[in-house]
Amino acid sequence: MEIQLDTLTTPFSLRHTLSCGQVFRWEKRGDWWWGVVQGEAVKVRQARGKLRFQASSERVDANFIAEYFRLGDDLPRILSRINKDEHIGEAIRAFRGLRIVRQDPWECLISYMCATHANIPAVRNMIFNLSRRFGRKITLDGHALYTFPKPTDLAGANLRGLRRCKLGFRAERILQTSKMIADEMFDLEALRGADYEDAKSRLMSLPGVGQKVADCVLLFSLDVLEAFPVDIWMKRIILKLYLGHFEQSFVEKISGKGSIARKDYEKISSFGRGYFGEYAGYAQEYLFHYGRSQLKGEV
DNA sequence: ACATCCCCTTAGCC
DNA sequence: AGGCTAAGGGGAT
Repeated sequence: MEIQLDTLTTPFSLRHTLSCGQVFRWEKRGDWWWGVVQGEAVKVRQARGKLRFQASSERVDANFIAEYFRLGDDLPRILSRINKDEHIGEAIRAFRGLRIVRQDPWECLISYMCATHANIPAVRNMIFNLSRRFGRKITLDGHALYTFPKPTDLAGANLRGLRRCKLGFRAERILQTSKMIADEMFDLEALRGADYEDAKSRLMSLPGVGQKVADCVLLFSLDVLEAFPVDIWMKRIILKLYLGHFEQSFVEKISGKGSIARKDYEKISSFGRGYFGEYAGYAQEYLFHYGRSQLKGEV
């Protein structure tokens, strides 16, 4: 099946969207990107203005794909809203068509808990290990893929099994959080449409979920496009491109290496939301990808 | 209440 | 090649 895209009204770049670091489960093999979405194996490619896809089930139709890639977002309008200066302007020029993916909240939550103090290749490995060990095997065109485990699958696991997935110190946190979700002590879907601060603090009541993970879950899975996650890369980008928006003493304070203190996180994140506005999350993602591609080697 | 320090597993990276 | 770091969180001081 395929979706016809108009470059002007519906700009979309599959490559930028899947390689910018927001999703961990896609892999490029030849001309196609292979992934697993909502328990279905999917392969996608983009060529000559068309988005073509095949999947393990009929329920993966054009609407399913459009929902996942947020093709309904008015990207030209969003980009014009966040295009506040030359730096973000350059990021937009470089990666126009990058869209926030609408991930499953549960999978997104565990994925970004895995991303705690880990680099992207390591996170990909953890998620692949979890899926192979606790997920379900599905095939598409003879290729084997594994669905992401359900909350009950991980809640029923033991620490040793999780540690074999290379989760390290994250294993205990992920087990506890999985139990809370599986036992319906915590309802992720209930956060959809909730007030930003409220939804964030409720997420942070989960073990292993701090400000950063909460912001990522809100942005990447619960449609809170104002969320502005701050990781070590965003700190670098702020120091390089936006230091003029902060006091000298603050710039010096966060210039040292290491993770970001709780209050410093809040200062940077609220700057992002205030400066870029209601679509700050999109600005964050363009800057994140741009920063990683430009600043690599400078670090 | 607030800030700072330190530890947490593992593997990718230089 | 081995030390440092990684889409951070939590607990102690």
